[in-house]
Parts: sequence; C-alpha cells; structure tokens
Amino acid sequence: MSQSIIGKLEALHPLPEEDKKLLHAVVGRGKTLKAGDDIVREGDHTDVVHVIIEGHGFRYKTLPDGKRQIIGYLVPGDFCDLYGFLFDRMDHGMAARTQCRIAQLTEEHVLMLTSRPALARALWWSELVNGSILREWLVNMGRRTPSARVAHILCELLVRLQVVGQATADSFKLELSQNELGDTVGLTTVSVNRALQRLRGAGLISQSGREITIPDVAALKAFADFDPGYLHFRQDREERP
Amino acid sequence: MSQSIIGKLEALHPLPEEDKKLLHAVVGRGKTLKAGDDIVREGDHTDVVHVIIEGHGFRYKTLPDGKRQIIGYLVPGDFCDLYGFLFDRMDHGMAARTQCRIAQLTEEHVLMLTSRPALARALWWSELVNGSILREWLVNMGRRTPSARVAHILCELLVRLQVVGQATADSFKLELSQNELGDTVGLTTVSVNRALQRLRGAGLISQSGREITIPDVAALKAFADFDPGYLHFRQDREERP
DNA sequence: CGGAGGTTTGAGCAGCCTCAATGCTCGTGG
DNA sequence: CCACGAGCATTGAGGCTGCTCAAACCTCCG
Repeated sequence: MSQSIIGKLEALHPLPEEDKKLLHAVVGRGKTLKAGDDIVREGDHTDVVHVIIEGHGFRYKTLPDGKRQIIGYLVPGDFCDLYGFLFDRMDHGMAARTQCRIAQLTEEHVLMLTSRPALARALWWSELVNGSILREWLVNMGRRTPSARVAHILCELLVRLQVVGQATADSFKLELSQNELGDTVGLTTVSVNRALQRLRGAGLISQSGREITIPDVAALKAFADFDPGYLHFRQDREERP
Repeated sequence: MSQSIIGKLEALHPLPEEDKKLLHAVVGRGKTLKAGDDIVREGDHTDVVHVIIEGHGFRYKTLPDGKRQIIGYLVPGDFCDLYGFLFDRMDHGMAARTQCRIAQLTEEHVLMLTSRPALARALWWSELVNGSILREWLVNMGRRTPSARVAHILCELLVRLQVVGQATADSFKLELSQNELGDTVGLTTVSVNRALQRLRGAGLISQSGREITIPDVAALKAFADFDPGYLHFRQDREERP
C-alpha cells in the first residue's frame, strides 16, 4: 500500500506519472520500525530525510519534568525532515506509534526529486501545510474548550486519513491512546476521557474500541469550529467558485 | 535602521556583501503602516511577499466567538509569506502592532533573491526556524504553567530582539499589551497580569512601563525552561564543540 | 492465568476565567 | 495649563473546571 505516499502529495499538487514512478523508485521499500521506536531522537544529528511509507508516527518534545507535548502527526507520504539536514541537531523527536515502513533519503535523492518542478512544488506545498497545521493547533490549544479541542483533532484526522485512503466518509481508526491525545491538545488523560464522553453523550461521535464513527460530520465540524481550509487540499480549492 | 533586516538573516546564515546589497536594492524603502493596520487579512489572496523592514507585527487567527490567537511575531527581516503566493488564500491574518515599514516583493523579486545560493539558504533556514518556533510555542501552551509561559515568551523576545539590535544583554522594550501577550500564550489578560506579578515578586524580571529588565537572565531561562536551540542561531551553533 | 497497557470513575483542591470596578498614563483639545 | 477620554494595567470576589491522586476495570496477548 505504498500507494498512499502518493495520495498525500497529490492531494496538494497533481503529479505526472513519471514523477510518481521516480518517487517510488527513490523511496523504495524502506526499513521497518515497530510501534514505539524512535525515528529520530531529540538532539540527534541526521543527514538523511525520513519518509513515512506506511504506518503512523508523531513528532514530540519532552520537558525536564518528563511532560511530553506532541507537536505533529506523521502519516504516509510525509517527508519528515525535508531540508532538516540544514540543521545540525533536531529540535524535536519523532516516534512510530504503529509499526512503520520508513525510507531514508540522502541529500542527492532529495535533489533528484526537487529537480522535478511538480515534485518540488508538491514538497514545498507540503512544508507550507505543515506550518499551517501547526498554527491551527496553536489556536486549538489556546482558545478552544477541551471538548472542542478533541473534536477538532478528530475532524483533522478524518480528513487527513481520507486523503491517504485510510478513512471512510464518516469513520476511521484512531491510532492514538487517550494519553497521546492529551499530549497533543494539552490536556490530561482524564480530561480527554471526559471530553470524549461528552462528545459521545452529545451524539457527535460514537466509538467501538478505537474505531471512531461520526454520525453527522457537519455537526462535529461545526462544534469543533473546524474549517479544512488550513489543510489546503486541492479538492477544497477546486470546489470554490 | 533597515540594517536590521540583514541582522535577522545573518543570524542564521552568513551573507556575502553583494547579496546584502541586492537585498537592500530589492527591498527598497517600503511603505509605511500605522499601528493596528492589517498587513494581510485572513482569507485574502496575495501574490506578493511582505517583508518587515522596520517595526513589529504579529500573525493571528480569530474564532467565530471573537476570540483571537496570536500565532507568531513579525520582526524586521521577516519574509512574512515567502512562497505564500502558492496558496490562494491566507489561512491567517497579519497585523502591525507598531508603526511599520513594509516592502512588497513580487515573485520575480523573490526568484532574483533565491537564485543566490547564500540568500536562498538563509531564507530556507528562516522558514525552518519559523516552524521550529511554532513547535516550541505549542509546547509552551500545552505543558507549561502560566508564569513559565510568560517567562518563556520574554526569553524568546530578548534573544530575537538582540539579533536585530533592539535589545541589550538584559533588557528590551515589550511592544505588546498584556492582552496581546495573553492571546499569544493562551491566557486571559488578568492571568497574564498576575503571572507578571509573580515574576516580579520572584525577582526574575523588573518592569518600568513596557521596558523589561532581567536581572539574572540565566535564572529566568531556567525558570522558563528556555533553551534557545530551537531558534537555531549561528552563534549557538558555533559555541558548541 | 497473569500482567501490561489503556480506559473509566470518584473525590477534592488549586487555579484560571468571568465579571466588574478602579487606577494609571499619555496625548488631545479647549 | 488643565480637563478629558481612550487604552491599558491592576485588583477583588466567586464560580467552574481541569488537574492530581488513587483505585477499579477492561482487553489483549504471551
């Protein structure tokens, strides 16, 4: 299913067939990491670019007192540290939260990809979108209620997973513990649990294990104040007049 | 004082003299905005790149209920929306918080600049640093106490303003109201006020109007858990063994 | 069967937010 | 020179709610 690495980029920018082939060839099969493994540790130097082929991960920072903040999710197609080799040390860590297949590209590989205009554009775009997501998360943590924060993340996951073919129109598998969800939105596990209960109580979501179903997507989006514009997907752009 | 637009970039990457000249020539004198003016509004389309020559601004998003979240500060030397013309609409607004001089570069101008390797590198670097700051802010809001949050922002401002020659070793002028500080770190004005009082009470800062003095910079940094690594300044890189 | 990791629940407290009023500072106009 | 107003800083009271601490339960999986 390494098809999904294309999905993420094509959602942002169309790619010629030969670019897709090049991408597959350069990325290859990748190496396998198991859930919980670090992809890159905080403070490490790295001179390769990691690409998620399969599986899910996240970026995080830890504080001296052991608290952790998750600062981004990694999905198939993500170039985790594009141009990150410019920095001599990583200012945050990245970890696999499910089993992952990950490619490690050298600078030459990256140059090969970015010499293709459409690919370069898609990668640029994806970097810009990463920044945009970060800004939206800031809004989420700073200015929304706990329930709305959790609802907002669920909306984002629904949309982002749809793009890589891992969600239906109204459901997806949440690959995160409530603890990790809390580390994402700045709440404790207990508060996340109660926020989810409120969402269930309001009929905005239903859960069976980690399978999340959203009976009325528009209602959840409204509740969460979720506007997918910040994800800058092509489909949104083309729907507009 | 348009010297400071160089300061910001040179703090990240050294520039040849001719690149600096080119930068000055392209940027020019810019146009003047008064405090409170919008540089770009949320949802606008823009096909120019705004560069802050002089003055301070911020990026923000507003919520349906009128709440506001500040998602970044703009200082002299910032290319506010580099490559932002790739997007068809801004997902956030930018406003001047003091009087500003602002240049508007066309795509050709930008191409002229990025065809110089050192400049391209410096601009890339500065984009990466913007992302890094965003991640640190996320940690700040999600996982630090109100006092530490405010202290952290003060540390960041001290360091960032030093780079553009607008702060001494231990003091700077805070160009933000307590309301704006609150919109930055996810607190109310009242809580910011009380956080500042605690910092003053602990002897970590002293204030005279909006002039902030930090008697013991190391102590404030320790209290705030501030590690300037995320700003990726050259000076930090070169100090390391 | 046992254990680990994750979810759920309860009680109690600290602290952030809301609401509201009072000062303070500085620039403007009389 | 002073009165005035706008914008910002500061203070107080009170309620809500997110956090802490702790325990129980549930679900896989070896």
